[in-house]
Amino acid sequence: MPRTEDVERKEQKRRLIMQAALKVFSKKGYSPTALDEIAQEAGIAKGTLYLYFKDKEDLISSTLMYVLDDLKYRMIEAIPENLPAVETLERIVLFMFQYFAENNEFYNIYLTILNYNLVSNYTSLFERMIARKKELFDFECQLVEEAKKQGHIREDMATMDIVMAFDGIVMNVIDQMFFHKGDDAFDPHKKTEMVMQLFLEGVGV
Amino acid sequence: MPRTEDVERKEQKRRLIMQAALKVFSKKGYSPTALDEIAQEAGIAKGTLYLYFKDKEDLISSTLMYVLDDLKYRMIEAIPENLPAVETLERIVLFMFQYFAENNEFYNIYLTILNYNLVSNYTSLFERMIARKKELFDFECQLVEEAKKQGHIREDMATMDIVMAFDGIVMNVIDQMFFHKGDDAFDPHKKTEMVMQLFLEGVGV
Amino acid sequence: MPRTEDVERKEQKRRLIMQAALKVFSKKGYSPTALDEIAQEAGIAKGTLYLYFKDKEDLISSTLMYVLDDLKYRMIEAIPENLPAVETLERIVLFMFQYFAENNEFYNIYLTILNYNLVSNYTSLFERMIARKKELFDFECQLVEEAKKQGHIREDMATMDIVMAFDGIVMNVIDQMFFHKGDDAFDPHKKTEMVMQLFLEGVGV
Amino acid sequence: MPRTEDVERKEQKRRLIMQAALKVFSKKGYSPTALDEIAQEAGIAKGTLYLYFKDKEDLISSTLMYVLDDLKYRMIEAIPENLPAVETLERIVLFMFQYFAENNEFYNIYLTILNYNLVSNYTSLFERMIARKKELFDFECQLVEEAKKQGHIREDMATMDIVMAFDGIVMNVIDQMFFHKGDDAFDPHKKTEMVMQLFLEGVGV
DNA sequence: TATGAATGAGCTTTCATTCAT
DNA sequence: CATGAATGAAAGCTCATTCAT
Repeated sequence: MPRTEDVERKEQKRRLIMQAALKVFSKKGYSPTALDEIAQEAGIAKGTLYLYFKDKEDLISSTLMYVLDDLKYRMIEAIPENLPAVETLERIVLFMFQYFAENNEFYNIYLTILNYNLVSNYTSLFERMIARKKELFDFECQLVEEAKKQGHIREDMATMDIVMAFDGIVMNVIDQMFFHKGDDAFDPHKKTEMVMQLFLEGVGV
Repeated sequence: MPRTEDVERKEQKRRLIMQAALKVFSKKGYSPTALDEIAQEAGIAKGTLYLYFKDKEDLISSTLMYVLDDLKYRMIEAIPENLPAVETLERIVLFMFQYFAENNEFYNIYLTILNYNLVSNYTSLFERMIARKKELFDFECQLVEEAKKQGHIREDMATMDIVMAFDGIVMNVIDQMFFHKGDDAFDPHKKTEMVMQLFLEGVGV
Repeated sequence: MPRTEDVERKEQKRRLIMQAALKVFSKKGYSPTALDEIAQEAGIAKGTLYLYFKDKEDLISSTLMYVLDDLKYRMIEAIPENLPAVETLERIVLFMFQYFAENNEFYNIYLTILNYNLVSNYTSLFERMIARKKELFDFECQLVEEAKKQGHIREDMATMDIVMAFDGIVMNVIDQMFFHKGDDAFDPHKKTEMVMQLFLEGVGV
Repeated sequence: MPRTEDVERKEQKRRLIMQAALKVFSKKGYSPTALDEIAQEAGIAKGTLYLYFKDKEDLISSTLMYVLDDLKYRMIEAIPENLPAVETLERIVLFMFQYFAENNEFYNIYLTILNYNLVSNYTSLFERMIARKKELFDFECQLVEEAKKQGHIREDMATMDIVMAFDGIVMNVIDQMFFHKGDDAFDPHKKTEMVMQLFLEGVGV
């Protein structure tokens, strides 16, 4: 009974399907995507999907979780520990730019999450997804607090407001990157530098 | 042949329908919304929709245009001319906060636009929508350039980057407002002050 | 607003569909019947079924109720009031033989009810159906009690047992009628006479 | 080559599967039962079913045959030979009551046969099933004829009609037993006595 | 102009059957 | 022999769109 092997193979196939799902969902959104297309993209029969996922809802939820897990895992890998808090924030920006620049689809699916919010009636899986999103937010809050203590960020401003602004700037830059894709080459390092400068110094004279 | 009256009446009914559509689309998103629901919300028969709109696609597109037009119209009304550029930017922030706080649905439909991006295959109507979005962007760019000349905004930073950050901050604050709705009362004036301070001075020490 | 007409027309179409459903369900049973077939039999599109019935379950339930209502209605019409109880019982037998002989399909659907018992998880509609069935049973019990008082049926035997036997004989004769259909002509009057004789006198010497 | 052993083992497993099938089919009916459930009930893999039965149709047919064979076998065992015909009939009644009271599932599957009638397109297996049913009928006919000769049953009534009534009474009593299960304890001996009395003496005064 | 009954293409989901292991 | 992953045909159901009234 080579059970561990079987489990592993099954998990691998699940991933294969989720990658196909990611591709299609991110191109067309949730509702307009037919499971036929995902099956075709994955090179399997439609019925096979149901051996790995309970239903369409489960498939998108799992896929979203998969993306967020991947994002988190790679972020942890990409960012060294024990950096000064502000530098860690800078690394986050850089990482996000690089990650989404390379994973076109991940950003679209990220937007899908937002819209999915409307559709879904708060499944437990959806709540887990929100939790993942909040994790990053909380981590950034911690960093900002640390940076305040270290004298790098002003203390007369609510931490949550700061993080909100930070996330807003980063996400909008990524958004524009996709929207105007092709205009110029998008240089993650330069953009990061710009964002941090803007974020720390402000645009005022 | 009282043509003008007829045209006006027709236009009025179109608006009535679009308001119903706005309500339903913003609650459920595009695909999951059945035209039945919109017809019911508008108090008309399903077939009647097709007298005013070519198809479902046309209905959502028109509704989105309607929303953006309304936004633009009210913004023009709300913001006095001949203010210093930076103050105009501040008025924009305040207006956006007030507008979306009052028009819950308009924000959701705004997100729908993003996702709609995925759905639609770049209809001409969709492009008009994008154009509307760009109008505001361009206006803000002008303001920033003016503010640079007036010595209120630093000149060593690309105007587009500045506007991008500005929009990102504003939109994210609104996003959080809806996400955490109910937490505290959302005070548009205070939030505006905070955003402008953050935007102009930065968060660094 | 000719509402009554509309309601009537709608009711008429419902009946039309139920008659088609009756035909197909009685031929193939519940599960194996595809709604496509019923739609085709009724000469309408599949989707139209859903304008008149909530789902497949509702369609069979309604059809069964329709059959039982029809049976009841016709039985009431066919059997004169104020007959001696035993004669009324005889009329019931005759009616059942004639009714099912003419309405081939009604018997098969009647059997479907039995099997439906297994499938269904006791919907409220199903319970109403059972209630209909019990009505006839109760009526027969009343008749037997009356006949006892009138000195036509022995009093040393439980009424329910008598009715049970009565129904058993009648239904089995009908069953055989369909099973051996074609053998000889089935003569309802003669069979009725036989059944009553057997029922009243027994087969013993 | 221990062939006989193998054959026996195979036969034993067939029976195991049929018992599982009996359980599930009798609970849910033919079509709604998934082979998955039967495999699970039997503790084997789905594919294994196909090593013992050609297809689903073959499985139900074989199971039904198995039930009827079992019924027949046990009846033969339960009923002594050389009894007076009328007493043999009484023994049949008693046996049926006891058998079905103990084998709840067998009655439900018996009903399934009826409905199966509708489903099946008269497979040869189905015909064999009918033949089994007819065997009992014929046996009862013989008994009645004998009883007539022995002066226990009147001769002015068609044998087939008598048997039909007999079966009808018996089956309906069993039917009621299941339908009102739980009401009172069902006493096979008392019920048998009642049925025979009613059958022989009739209900008339 | 307005209606809403009717349509049927297209969706999600199930499940009998097959076959490589 | 036994398995259970994979298949894909077929089912129930939805809904954008049409059209007779």
